[in-house]
Amino acid sequence: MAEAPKPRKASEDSVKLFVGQVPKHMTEAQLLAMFKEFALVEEVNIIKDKATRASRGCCFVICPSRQEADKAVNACHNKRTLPGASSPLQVKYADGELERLEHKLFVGMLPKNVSEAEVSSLFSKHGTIKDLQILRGSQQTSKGCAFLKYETKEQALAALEAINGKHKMEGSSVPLVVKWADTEKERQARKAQKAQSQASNLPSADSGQHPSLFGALPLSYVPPYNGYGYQAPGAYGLMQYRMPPMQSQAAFHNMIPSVNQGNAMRAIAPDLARAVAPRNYAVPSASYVGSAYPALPGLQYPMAYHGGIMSHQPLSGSPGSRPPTMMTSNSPTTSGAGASSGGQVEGPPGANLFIYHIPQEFGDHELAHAFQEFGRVLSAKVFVDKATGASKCFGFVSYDSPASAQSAISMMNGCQLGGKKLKVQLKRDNNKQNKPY
DNA sequence: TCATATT
Repeated sequence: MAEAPKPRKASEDSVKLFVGQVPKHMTEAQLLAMFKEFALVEEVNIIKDKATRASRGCCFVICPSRQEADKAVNACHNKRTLPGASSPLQVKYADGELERLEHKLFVGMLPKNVSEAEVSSLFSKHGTIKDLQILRGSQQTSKGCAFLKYETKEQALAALEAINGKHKMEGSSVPLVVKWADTEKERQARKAQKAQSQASNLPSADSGQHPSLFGALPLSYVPPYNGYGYQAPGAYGLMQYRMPPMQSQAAFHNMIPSVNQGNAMRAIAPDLARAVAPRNYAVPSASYVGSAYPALPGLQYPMAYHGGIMSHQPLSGSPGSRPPTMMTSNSPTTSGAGASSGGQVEGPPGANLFIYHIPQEFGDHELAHAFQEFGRVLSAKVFVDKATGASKCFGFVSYDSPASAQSAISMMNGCQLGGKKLKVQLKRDNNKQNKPY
């Protein structure tokens, strides 16, 4: 029972949790004390805005084990609301944690006729297989790849090193590819990228011709995704367009050895591999980009609010008076207005609208513009799909007075804008119980 | 069809 207190070091067993709905004024010490009521916690790190160092309203919590992490999740997620927050704590495994803990492997270049049993017998030499699944299409036909979980990371690593690029299955001329399975985030990055290349309206005679290649090849051609938002597409999607099929395949095969090397490195020293891999792949792809793509499609123009919103002040008596603060964005040019970092500005109760059927092409700015004639718009936000950047066609507009909101509802609800009729109603009330002054 | 966020 006497357990020596472990040094506070993020070990391999430690689990990182992401926590949302953290009031921005809370300190790491306060959060640590709070979470310690429910689980062993090694560390709390508030996530801060890079530029301003202000809290972004979320943090990481490091627990010494999965068991402790689960305790924190079960006790807190959606269960407690911190004073000052508008909704309950969001507590979940940080991006990539689950994948890391599950030590899940991807196996590629499997001959299509190989069965689970055959894969299993090969891989069980290196450990106990907990889960194995060959990916199959509609007719149960193999996609030539599989996911596989061992009981321990050591076993997975042993299999990866022994088999990747070295073992050919009977009747196959190419060796198996074994790599760590992509994280959810990497998958999303790839999805977004795919959507992006398909959205670009190039003549695409070559698009979508090599689905099996996508399934079977090691997927880390796509540079590991750093941070979030939209990044330059990796090699994949663009090369599909840039190169004739034969050349394209040759290039892929040529890249396999270096990819394998990258994966081996990741197994040994993940950070090093991550630092190195993107360089290798980004360089060749960049030249393709430069030759044919004038600019990356799909990027929203940078936040640009001022003109439309602030110049139009129907309720403002004197033009010389300080304009209403438009705090939707963190525009660096907003001077001394105390723009809140990150959050949407909400108006008083009854002054906030929920709007549906916003035309697809509308961004925040267009939304604000469409609603500015009814009052002072404090903020306007169109929601976009995180992966594709496409509008979800709904959003919020906040005024500084309920009368403006009512006026907007009566004028704009049911109004045909673009193809569809707008639905404009009061935003659902988020019970803000405690507002300190 | 009613809110984000991942050092």
